[in-house]
Amino acid sequence: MPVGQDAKRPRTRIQQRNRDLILGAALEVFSTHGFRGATLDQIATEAGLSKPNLLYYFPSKEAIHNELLSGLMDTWLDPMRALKSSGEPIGELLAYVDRKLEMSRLYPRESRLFANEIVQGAPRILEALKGDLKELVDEKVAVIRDWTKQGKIADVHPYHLIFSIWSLTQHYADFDVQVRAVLGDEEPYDAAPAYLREIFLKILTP
Amino acid sequence: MPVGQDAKRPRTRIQQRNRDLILGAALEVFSTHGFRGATLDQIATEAGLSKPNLLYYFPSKEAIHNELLSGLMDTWLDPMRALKSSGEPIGELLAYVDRKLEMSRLYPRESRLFANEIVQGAPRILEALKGDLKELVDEKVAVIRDWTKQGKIADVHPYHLIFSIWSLTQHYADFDVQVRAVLGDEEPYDAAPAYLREIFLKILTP
DNA sequence: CCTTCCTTTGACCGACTGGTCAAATACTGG
DNA sequence: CCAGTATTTGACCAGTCGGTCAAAGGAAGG
Repeated sequence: MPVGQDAKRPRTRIQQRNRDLILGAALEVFSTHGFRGATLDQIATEAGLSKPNLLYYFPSKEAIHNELLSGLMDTWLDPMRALKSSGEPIGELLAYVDRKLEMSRLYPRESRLFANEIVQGAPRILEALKGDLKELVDEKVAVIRDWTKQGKIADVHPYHLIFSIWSLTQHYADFDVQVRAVLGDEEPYDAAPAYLREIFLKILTP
Repeated sequence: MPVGQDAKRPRTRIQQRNRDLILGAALEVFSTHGFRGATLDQIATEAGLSKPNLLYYFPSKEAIHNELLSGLMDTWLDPMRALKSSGEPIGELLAYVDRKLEMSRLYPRESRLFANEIVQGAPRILEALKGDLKELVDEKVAVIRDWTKQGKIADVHPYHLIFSIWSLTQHYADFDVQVRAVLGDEEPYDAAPAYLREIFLKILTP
């Protein structure tokens, strides 16, 4: 690890650049092969650095992966955090769906990194799921339950409603190749946002 | 490869048993680590056989994986094939959702094997996706379009409707750990079937 | 019993894995 | 320019990877 660095912020411009290079390359490789399937040589090549140079900036393969995941968990939940209890219920939830779908469109590699981790049993982030994630979801579920009680939205199971949103939005990032393979070249690929807005409107309308 | 075997059906009872052992172990290992993350030693240990013995029944690691995938593709599409154009439209589609969800419940490892493959870019089954899968989907989409034209179901995008069904049902197998982590111990895990039936009824009702 | 064929395995191979290290190189402030 | 620090790398290591092979063990019919 670089000397002038106590496990956090990079100091120099060169450190910043190389850390970014490494994390970018690692995101690419981890998201396409999973943790065990990815190799340091691949990441190094992708980053345009030598393998020992990689390990000068990060102490191990797992450290790179952890850095990606913990950095991800934060921004990944932002769309949900932005769900305000004060807003108009259906509009708030549809906006959440939009944000989540936009997230999948802009950051498909991050989505697949996460998907890989979960599908493979989430050995490295299970605690975060049971902790921070569950806490945030519980909080928003309370809001949704309130809206239901007030008759503002339909009485659907709040947890499973949230799972639906995650599932449907991330599907377009995680299963992208399948979606493209099935749609072929003629069918429009970008009908997803309108479709999702339409069905969630139906689901949520009392 | 066993001598009395021309690339297909096992002959003796011992071949049958060992092939089953290997494929079962391989399913377990591949579905939790992906193709590259899985090792022959792991599979051998899981199967209770030695590694050279594994390679007596299958020529390579990839051959085992291929066998699993091609065997899977077939049964995985059965629920969709069973969707009959002659039935009552909404009932047929809801029954399809049910079958698909039941599939995820009964065969989560198969679902995760498939998910792993797709998330990682489907390098080994892309052709099957563009071929058999697309063909079957196109056929069923035609049926759905017909139902829509007759006003039997709501006018929703047929391809994306199918993606929704896949996404939502498989989510409970592929993201099982996340679902369980978020639900915790108090919330009921088995509300999914009723929830899905409810929302798809809303989506499909004209 | 012996022969024949199916099955299993220990020892081994070259390639690759994550990771180390000392030495070389670039960069910085004085 | 120089000293000191930050960065980079070639050579290397022990362990693991997928896969081979010759030889041993097992079953079954004659």
